[in-house]
Amino acid sequence: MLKFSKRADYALLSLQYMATVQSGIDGHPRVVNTKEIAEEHNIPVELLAKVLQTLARHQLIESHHNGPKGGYALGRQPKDITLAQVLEAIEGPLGLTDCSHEKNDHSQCEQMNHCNIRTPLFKIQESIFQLLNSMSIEDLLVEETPMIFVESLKPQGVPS
Amino acid sequence: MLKFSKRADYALLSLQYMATVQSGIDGHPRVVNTKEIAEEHNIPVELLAKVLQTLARHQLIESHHNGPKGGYALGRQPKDITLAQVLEAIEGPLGLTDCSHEKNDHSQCEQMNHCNIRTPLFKIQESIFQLLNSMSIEDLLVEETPMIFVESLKPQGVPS
DNA sequence: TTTGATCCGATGGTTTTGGTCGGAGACTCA
DNA sequence: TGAGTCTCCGACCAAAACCATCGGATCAAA
Repeated sequence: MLKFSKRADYALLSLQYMATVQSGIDGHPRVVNTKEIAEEHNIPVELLAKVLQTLARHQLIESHHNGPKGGYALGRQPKDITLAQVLEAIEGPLGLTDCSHEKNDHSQCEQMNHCNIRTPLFKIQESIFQLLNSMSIEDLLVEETPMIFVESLKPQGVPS
Repeated sequence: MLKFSKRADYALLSLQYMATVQSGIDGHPRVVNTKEIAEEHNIPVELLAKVLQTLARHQLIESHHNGPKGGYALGRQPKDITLAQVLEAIEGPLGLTDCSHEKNDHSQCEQMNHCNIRTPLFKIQESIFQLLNSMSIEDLLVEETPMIFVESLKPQGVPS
C-alpha cells in the first residue's frame, strides 16, 4: 500500500544523481542528458525523458536544449528541493482520500452521507506531508540519513 | 499521490461504524450486516462485502454467519485495531518502493544497479508506518482527534 | 548540413482496481 | 421437517491507471 509510482522513483533517482554530479564539480551546474541517467540506473530512456520533462515544467530542474550539449541540471540547491515537491510534480497533489482537496466544501463525498473519518484522515495526511516536506534531495546524498521521529500526543493509546 | 484505495476507505468507514454501534450498547458486540453499513454510507453492497470478508480473514472483525441474524462484529477493542493493521489487511504490506520487502537481500532492484536512495526512503516508510500504527479505530470515533507531530532531527535543513 | 539533444503527442499492453455474479451454509417459521 | 430467506464466500468481468514505446518537431553545436 501507499506505493510510489515508478515515475516517482525515477525522478528521485535522477535528482539524486544530478545532485551528486553537481556537488562533485562544486558549483558548476554540469548538464547531464537523459541517456546518461538512464544508462546509469538501467531504466528506459523514453520514460525517463518524460519524467525529466515534467520536472523541468515544474522548475525543479532546468532544461538546456543546446543541441548535442543539451541536457538537464538542477534548478535550485539540493536542499531547496523537498521530496514533497518532487512527488507532487510527478504524481499530483497529496491526497489520501478522493475528497482531500475538493474545490468547495460542498459537492464533497456525495457518496458517503455521513463521513466521520475525514478529520482524522486529514490529520494523517498533513503529517505525511510534513514528513515528505522535511526531507530534501540533499538528504538523499548522505549515506547516513538522520532519523526521523513521528510522535503522537495520544493520551493513552499505546498499541501493542 | 499516495492515495488510499476505495476499499481502504470503505474498511475504515465500516470499522468506525461498527465501533460506534458497539460502544453505544456498551460491551454488547452487536452484529451488523453488510447491507446496513452499505446503506448508511451509500456504497455498493457487493464491494463492501468483499472488504468485510477480507477484514474477517485477517481477524480484525468476526463473521457471524447465522442466517438472517448474521453479520459482522469487531473482533477486538477499537483501540486495539490500528490503522496500519487495517490498511495492510486491505492493501497488502506497506511499501513505498518495489524493493521494500524483497525476500532476500539479493534479487533486489535488478533494474537499478546503483540505487542510492533506498536507505532514506526506508526511513520515510518506517515513519509513515509508525504514524499509521499509532492511530486506532478508537481515534476515528472522537470528533477532536489529537494532533500528531512529525519531527525531524535534521541539523539545518529547514525548507521554506 | 549533419548530428544529437530536448520536447510533445499519440498508441499498445499489462497490471490494478472497482464493481458484479452465482453458489453454499445457517437460521426462521410454517 | 422442510421450504424460504438471509447471510457469508469465492470466482468472474469490465473499466481505469500505469508503464513503456514510438514517431516526429525543434533547436543548437560541430
